[in-house]
Amino acid sequence: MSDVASPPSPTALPSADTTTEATKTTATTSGVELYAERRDVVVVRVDGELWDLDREIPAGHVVEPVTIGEPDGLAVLRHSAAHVLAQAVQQVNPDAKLGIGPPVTDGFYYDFDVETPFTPEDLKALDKIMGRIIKEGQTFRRRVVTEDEARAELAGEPYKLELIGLKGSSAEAGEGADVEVGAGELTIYENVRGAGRESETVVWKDLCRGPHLPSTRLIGNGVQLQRSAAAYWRGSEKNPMLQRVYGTAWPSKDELKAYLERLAEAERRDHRRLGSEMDLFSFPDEIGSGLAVFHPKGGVIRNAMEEYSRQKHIEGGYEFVYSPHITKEKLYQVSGHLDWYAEGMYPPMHLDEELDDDGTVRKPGQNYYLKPMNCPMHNLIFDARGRSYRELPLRLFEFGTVYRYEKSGVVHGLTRARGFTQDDAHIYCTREQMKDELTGTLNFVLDLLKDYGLEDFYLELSTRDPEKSVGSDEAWDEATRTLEEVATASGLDLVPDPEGAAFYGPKISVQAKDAIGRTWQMSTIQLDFNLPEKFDLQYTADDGSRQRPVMIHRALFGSIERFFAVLLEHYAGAFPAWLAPVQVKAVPVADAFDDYLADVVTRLKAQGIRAEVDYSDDRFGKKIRNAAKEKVPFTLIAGGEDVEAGAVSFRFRDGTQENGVPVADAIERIVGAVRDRVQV
RNA sequence: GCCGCCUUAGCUCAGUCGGUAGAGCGUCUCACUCGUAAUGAGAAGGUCAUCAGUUCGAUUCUGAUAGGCGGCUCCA
Repeated sequence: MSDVASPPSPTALPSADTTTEATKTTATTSGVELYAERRDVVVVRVDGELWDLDREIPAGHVVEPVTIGEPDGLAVLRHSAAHVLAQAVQQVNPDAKLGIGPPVTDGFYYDFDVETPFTPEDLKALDKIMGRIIKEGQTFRRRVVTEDEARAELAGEPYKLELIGLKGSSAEAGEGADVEVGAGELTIYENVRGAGRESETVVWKDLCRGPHLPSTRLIGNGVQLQRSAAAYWRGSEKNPMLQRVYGTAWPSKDELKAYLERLAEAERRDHRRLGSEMDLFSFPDEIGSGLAVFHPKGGVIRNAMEEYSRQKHIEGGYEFVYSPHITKEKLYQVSGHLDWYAEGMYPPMHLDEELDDDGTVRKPGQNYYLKPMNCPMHNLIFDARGRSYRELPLRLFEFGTVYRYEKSGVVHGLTRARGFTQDDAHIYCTREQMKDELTGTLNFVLDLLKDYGLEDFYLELSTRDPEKSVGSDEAWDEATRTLEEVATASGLDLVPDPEGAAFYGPKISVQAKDAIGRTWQMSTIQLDFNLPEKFDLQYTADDGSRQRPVMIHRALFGSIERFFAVLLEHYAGAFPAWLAPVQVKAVPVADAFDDYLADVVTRLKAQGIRAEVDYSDDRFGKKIRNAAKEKVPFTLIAGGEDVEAGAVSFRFRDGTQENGVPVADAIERIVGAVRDRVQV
């Protein structure tokens, strides 16, 4: 209890603490006996595996207590909540067939096959029934069954039967299925009312590997159903759709409240909401789904983002190129994109076809595609003339706008659009240069992300999917190994993403945490031996031989639109001064001071500051309110006192003020904040 | 693409058990205006997403389409 202030979290619990709590059993016992004094212990970890508290533990095992507040305990709480939900559903509708019901981040879900989907009213009713089950303090009772017994008992549950058939290969069963059937013995959990009393009754049961809380009562403090939605059985669109009910569950009411507040905060920051409130961008129906227009204020932000990036890329040794938005089909046949991603591309335009009067084709014409990727174009630039080893690494950069025909259900504001601009670069280098170049690129990327105000990163290494890739094992192995070495050397955490790579090469992606703790995939760096092969790219080496370059694909923002959205949500609209659409709003105390402030604004503009005077006929208080709502970083105020002193007064976004600052000092301060890209 | 829900003024939303509609904010006009988040009055603004059907009559009921939202699948 040395650090009572810090909340329990996986990283805050030093392993030393856990081991000191571990006990080795010397006789048959149970978690209930071992931790009779510890009301916060809900399950035990026996030789690393979670067990129910009342399960008999033979001698010779290492046992640790697991509390409801730590990650394993929370998962058990949420899984038990999922059971109560399923029990409630089958109480209302005995014909509902059970899918799976695992814990997920912050909550749980359970999938059901029901005739009619759940309505919001259904969820309210289910919440009530769950409340009753919870209050009864039902017990979860574990029972080991043979496969035949399980089949007999669950004869009415086709999905559970399917899972039994897949036992031992839970990876195949689909995400979350391992909470129902594990690799070991099959178990059924019964929900018992009045356990231990003569009147005890089994009111519900489910195939489940457990473990569960000792009593449903422990769920009661912080459970809430959230929404229902459809989900494919076992995650495949070839399978039937089940109805999924999502809920959240916490050990206490306060934690539930804090979680709901986090959701509300995320909603307030939603870039789609802020985008229209702050007049930054919109998605006119007339243009089409997933195609944004940027309004002047959004344009200012975007321009500042791009301009800084451009400057940094020039300093970083990149050369700027431009390429068209459409191209003949052949290019994407050569690159292989049409083989892999034709579904995600806008359908082709068939051009230049000529017909005779009778309708027969005189000239066949050809297909043009809107470009979904820039790399083939950059390869053509590389290949426009003979290349020497002296030119390498050759770094080609483009703000390249691409179009992808995203499925209608996935389009989401600026974060998943159908037209977007990549800050895309392709680096051509020798095999010897590859590692240094990757290291340099990763550092470049991280430094630049930090300049935009993101600070907390980890890396993900996406490796080959044998089903969806081209190229030799040797090339993939070398590429993957190199990326891993570079990623490890960065010192950042590296999380594996098996089979997550694109068809042509493995990738490192940079994941960034935003101001409210959400992670976003930002930059990607991909190593590619395959496209240079397909395009037959070559350079002349110092010995006169022809060699194949290696290609590095990297995008830093990924998509400018998406990065814009992430920053907008990260800052909740209150951008640092260098990005803010209006950096200074000058508010006269009365219109007699308009001219005085107009002069200050002129001087600011001369220094490149985006400043304006509020000439509206609103009263002073209203003008302050408007400036605050616009989230302008600097509100400059002038009244009689300021004019007399040749000064202005600052009002900052947090409401604090600094009065009587000499005009020259005020200007210097603002210019400095913009130049140094600091948040104010 | 699949499942469900939604679409009323520029924005946020009321409302009509079928008889063509309201508020707040914003916009415009007028008056007011001296110190840190809302001065007052007035005005304009809507074929109630679109197209069909039912009906004497549809914004309201039914269907289709488009767009949005929440998930699932997908994401070079």
